[in-house]
Amino acid sequence: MAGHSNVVATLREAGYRLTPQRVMVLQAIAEGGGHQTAEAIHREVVKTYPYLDIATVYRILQLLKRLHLVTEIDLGVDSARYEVAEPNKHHHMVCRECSRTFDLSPSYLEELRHRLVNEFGFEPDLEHFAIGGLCAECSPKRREP
Amino acid sequence: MAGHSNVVATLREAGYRLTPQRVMVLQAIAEGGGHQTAEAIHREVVKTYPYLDIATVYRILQLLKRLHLVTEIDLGVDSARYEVAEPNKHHHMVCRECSRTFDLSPSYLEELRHRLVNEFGFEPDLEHFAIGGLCAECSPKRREP
DNA sequence: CTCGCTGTTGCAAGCGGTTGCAGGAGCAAG
DNA sequence: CTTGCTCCTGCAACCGCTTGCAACAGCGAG
Repeated sequence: MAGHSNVVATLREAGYRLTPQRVMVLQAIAEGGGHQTAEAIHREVVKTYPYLDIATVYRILQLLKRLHLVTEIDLGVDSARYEVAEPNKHHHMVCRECSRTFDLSPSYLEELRHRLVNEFGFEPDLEHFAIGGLCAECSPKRREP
Repeated sequence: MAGHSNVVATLREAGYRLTPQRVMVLQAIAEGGGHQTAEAIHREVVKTYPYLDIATVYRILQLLKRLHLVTEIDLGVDSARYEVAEPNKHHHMVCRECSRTFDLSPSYLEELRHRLVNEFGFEPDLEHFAIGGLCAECSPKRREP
């Protein structure tokens, strides 16, 4: 992947070591595509390196999260999921009935963010934002709200 | 407390039994005032009834949540907290540094809710909404070490 | 190259919360 | 009051995730 050297540089600059475990976890996240659970990442890596501990996976994910290389999406339901961080991040709407997730452009949250900053001095953390609810297909009422 | 007969009626109507454990948990929530953790509720009830199991507390809290008698606030950090459901409920901003919580009027989320409903048909579940971030006092712009 | 500091890992215990199960208790009928 | 159907509770095991600790290994110095 093209992003690897980038990740390595970020690690080194922050004073972290490049270990095989970290490389393997990063590979698994990159190859897995969409949102993955920590356990899925662990299961993938263990195929080729059976000694990797699940605790190490969680520690690596926390590290990558701190360096803004991955984002954590905690849907409340199910386990937390992880994906590679992108500059123009989208957020998530999660249906509580069918568990499907829908992408949400960051622009939808800009107005809210501005009001919180201006009126409370509160800087919301919108990197891993997910909101639950009922999607259009699962909505019990097709009439006016 | 005034609300008790109301709660009892709601339980009975839905076909649930009124047990001493449920009464004690409800008392603890009502008397505790603000947002409480399940463990705090358990600790309070155990003072007068030492056999109450923490699992029972969680099951009662899930039941009360299902009946919309209490709301769960999962801040991500710390444990989940519970409070009595109010018609005009507020939301929460949670500082990731000092863990303090700040109330947020529902009006701040109305615009977002409208857009999600109108543009996606997605009805967001805003009963237990909490958003993380940095509060004014913990903002790094204020003081540089 | 070797050495050694110190960040990192594997292991196992621990924590908050959930679940399966058998016995116990609320509530209604008689 | 007694009976009995179910729901509910206490217990213990379990799950996802975190943490304490001793041993290991990356990587810069010499």
